[in-house]
Amino acid sequence: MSVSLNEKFYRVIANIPEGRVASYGQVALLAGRPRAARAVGAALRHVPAHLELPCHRVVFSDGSLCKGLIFGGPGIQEQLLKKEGVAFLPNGKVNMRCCLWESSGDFSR
DNA sequence: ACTGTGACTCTAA
DNA sequence: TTTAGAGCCACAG
Repeated sequence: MSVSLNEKFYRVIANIPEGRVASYGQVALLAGRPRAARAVGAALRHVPAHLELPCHRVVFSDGSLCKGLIFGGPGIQEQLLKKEGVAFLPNGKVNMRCCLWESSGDFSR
């Protein structure tokens, strides 16, 4: 099956469990392109809202969130993550230590 | 085929 | 610790 990497990124993100977060690099890695973190972000930017894609569970490798260029507005992503049980640090970043998604699936194909 | 753009990541200072 | 620069990949025009 030949699908655009872009679509593959969507699949990976769609598989992120609730209360868990993944970095862009993580998504790219699972998609088979460990260096395509930027492509992931660029792709998400074009994601239609009707796909139910949990893009709010995708954060930077350091646990920080996007600067406000998200679906509804600034702070929305943080609110959603907190609501799902994601632990946040006092500095406003996600606790990657405990909430980083440990995927063991095969999204590379 | 080439260039520009982007919600990225890493290393160095 | 924070800031700056370079590298990376996919997509659209």
